[in-house]
Amino acid sequence: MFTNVLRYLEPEQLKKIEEIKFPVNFAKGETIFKQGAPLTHVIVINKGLLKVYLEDKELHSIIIRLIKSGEIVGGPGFHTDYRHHFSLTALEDTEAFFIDVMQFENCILENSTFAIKFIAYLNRGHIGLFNKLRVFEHKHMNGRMASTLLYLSEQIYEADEFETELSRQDIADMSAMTKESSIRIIKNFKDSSIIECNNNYFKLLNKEHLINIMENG
Amino acid sequence: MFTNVLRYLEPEQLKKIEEIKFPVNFAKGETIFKQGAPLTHVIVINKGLLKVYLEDKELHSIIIRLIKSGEIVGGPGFHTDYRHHFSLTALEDTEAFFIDVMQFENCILENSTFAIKFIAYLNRGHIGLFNKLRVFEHKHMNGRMASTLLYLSEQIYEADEFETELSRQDIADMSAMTKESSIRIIKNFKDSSIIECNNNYFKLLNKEHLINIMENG
DNA sequence: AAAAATTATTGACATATCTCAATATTTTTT
DNA sequence: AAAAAATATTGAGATATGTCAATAATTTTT
Repeated sequence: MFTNVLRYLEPEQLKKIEEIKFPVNFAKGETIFKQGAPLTHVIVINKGLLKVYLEDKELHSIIIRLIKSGEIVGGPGFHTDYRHHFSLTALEDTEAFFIDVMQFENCILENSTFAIKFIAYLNRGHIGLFNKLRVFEHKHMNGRMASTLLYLSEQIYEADEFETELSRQDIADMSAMTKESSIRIIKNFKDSSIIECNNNYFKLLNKEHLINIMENG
Repeated sequence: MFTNVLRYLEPEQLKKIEEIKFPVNFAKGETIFKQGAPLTHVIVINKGLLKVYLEDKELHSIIIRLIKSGEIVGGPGFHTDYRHHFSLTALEDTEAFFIDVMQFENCILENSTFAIKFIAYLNRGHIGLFNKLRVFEHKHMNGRMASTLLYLSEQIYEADEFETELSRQDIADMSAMTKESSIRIIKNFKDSSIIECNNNYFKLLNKEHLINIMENG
């Protein structure tokens, strides 16, 4: 049973999707698709954790968000240019199902309730991007890092302490700064007893303080 | 006749929308809606120019894009929280039509081709936001300003020279910098004969150079 | 037409953040 | 287990950009 927008499909549609979907596995570090590549399938993540990121001419990349198991990944190439506009890479070993994008389109055409639910899903993504833009533009580094740590704790690992596969560079790419800066700020937060951190282990000790830094600093 | 996504409606649907829509006029500087306010209507711009911007706790605002006549404005509050997630203000005197959002929803439910076209419209917006994020994050000020000037010339005024109602603060808010910085960079571009500029008159003299600045620095 | 208010411009200065380079640590490969 | 590679850490220095304050130019109001 799907936990994402596909759960709004009619039983016959669901059966059809179940029939045509096929599994693909990815090891940690492997890329599911690259920005610019053709968009041929919608992908459902059965297990794993992935990063969605924008690349530009330079080496630099911006991690927009992470994708957890259960989530569906389409992309704004759907019904525009049928290209991927971001890259998707596995942070942990990942099991994915591929669904032909034309079959997905049929579901929308045949089922207007599903179409509306899909629009709602797109809009939630849009709201997320607005928030990302706000955070990236208006906060100093401390605020951006606080925002990233709270995101990881609340949205991704759903715990105050967690062990992550994200590198310091990844954390920096989520926070719009260099890896050196991310390291320095994590150290500052540690020294101020706002967090505990050893290598890939993080524990948020003072969430109120982090929220305050995110909002005011 | 609509030039936006509404042109894909069936004749009877179009008739219905024409019946229920009502006009509202706004003077330069007036706000159509504010971020946080309830989303009750979809708006079609008949005449004018508007700025779409994000606000945050502080004074600061980020202009995401401009809206020209013919365009439709909904917002990601549709089928999520029914709130506006950005503010919309007239830069020029504006004529708008308001369409009840529930009637708009009916159009999607009744007409799956329209639903798909609306999804395509949302996705183009999503791609635009990705590009904005990329520009905001990776360019130095010169690159961001070049990007803004090219956007105004190519997407908005559709001419190499134009007279704008945008203030220096607006141009700064489109380019993720302070107004002082925007003034300094415009001056630099003038001194380098890349543009001509007197008050609100702009002329792009060397587009290739601007594109180069946008892409490489 | 004068006064007031807003917006634009310039300069001096402060500082947050990046860059680069050296070293340390951890992970992967042999 | 040793060697190699990748990632993380720290420090010193450079610089792009923001802040603040003073002045100039427009625009709006009276």
